[in-house]
Amino acid sequence: MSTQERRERERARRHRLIVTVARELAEAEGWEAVTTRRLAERIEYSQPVLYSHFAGKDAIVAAVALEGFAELAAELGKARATAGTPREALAALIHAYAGFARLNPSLYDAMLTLAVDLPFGRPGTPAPLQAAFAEFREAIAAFAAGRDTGILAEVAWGSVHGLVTLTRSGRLPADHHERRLATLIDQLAASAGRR
Amino acid sequence: MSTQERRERERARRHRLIVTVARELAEAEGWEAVTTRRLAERIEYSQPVLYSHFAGKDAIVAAVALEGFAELAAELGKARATAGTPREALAALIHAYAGFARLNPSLYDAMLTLAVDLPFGRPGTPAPLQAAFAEFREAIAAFAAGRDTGILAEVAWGSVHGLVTLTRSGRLPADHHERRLATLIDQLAASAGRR
DNA sequence: CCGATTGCCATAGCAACGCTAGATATGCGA
DNA sequence: TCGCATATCTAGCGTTGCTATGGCAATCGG
Repeated sequence: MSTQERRERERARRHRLIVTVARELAEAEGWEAVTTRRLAERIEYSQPVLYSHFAGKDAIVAAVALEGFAELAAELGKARATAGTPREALAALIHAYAGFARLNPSLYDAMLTLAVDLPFGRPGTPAPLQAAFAEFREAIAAFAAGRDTGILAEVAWGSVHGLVTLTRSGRLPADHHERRLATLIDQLAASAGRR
Repeated sequence: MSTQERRERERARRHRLIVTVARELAEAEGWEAVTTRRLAERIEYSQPVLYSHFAGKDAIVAAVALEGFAELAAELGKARATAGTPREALAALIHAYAGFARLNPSLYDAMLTLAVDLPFGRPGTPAPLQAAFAEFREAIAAFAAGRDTGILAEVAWGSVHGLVTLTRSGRLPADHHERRLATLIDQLAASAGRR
């Protein structure tokens, strides 16, 4: 059945097209500009086609978010790899994370502000999500000093996420951003000597 | 002109009613359930009345958010006051902050996820916002060790905000929440001994 | 190579959204 | 009591996410 295979290929191709166009549109004009009508127009199909691929708009956002996590994990891994000492690796990871959020604001929104229906709680957690978290775990492990690496990674991730979001929404002064990141890195690395 | 005074009183009363009802509705069913129609129905007026008090829905959310910041500042102040050592005061502040976010999830959303049009950047920053931030500054000052208190307060706020947000959206496992907060407090307090 | 059938897709529409213009009712001052 | 000003409502605009229906085109059996 060659025709059926071709159809599935075309469907898969269109599936990816929807995700790509949604992401481009979001990065260009923000998620509030990503309506099902505009999206349908851009992919040159009618609205109902979107719903034959995704359960709804939220599912499209979630698909974009998943793509974002994969890229984030890659960026974090690259940052860690190009560093020498554990301290430098941690600093590189934090800066890579902040840079990713700054360069892809709407993508970051999809990943961590919108799209609640991604299963973060195990066991159904998608691989890209686990990979991104694993990078935090690897980077922080050197500073564990007997403490739980998972907890430390969670604190590191949450902290840098909070700083990034509050900075991006104007809640924290933008010109202190670098100093805040440096302070955070100090705290994450320094507390190993204590307790 | 007594009639004019009475009218202004009634307007002010209705103004507060709108904010109160919006907040109640949001806490009961989430902000997506707070539509101008439902809000108008609850206050027993028609939709356009809302727009004679506020520029739009966002302005109503911002008003609720402002109320939230005032309450948050009060809670944080109370927490700091009932603590002995600086370390206990910092821990009490962090836990009070996390508790506030947990008990008033929609209010917290209005303050820090929605409502972008609140002027955080000085000089037009509303007093409740400054008061809440001042509590962080006071709590962290004892651990400054020569470092910039403002930066440290910003890092503390951003960090706990990130942990709270990711926990509440299910991005971080809920059962580790307390351990994460304890670790954060350790880091905020411990780094004073370094550098 | 033709006709029946299957599956895909677009048109059109629903209910609800934020917001507003114009008409109506209310209550004041003279 | 009359005329005016102010306050409020009714009705509607354009847009949203989503879907039921109906027609067209590609596919398969002969």
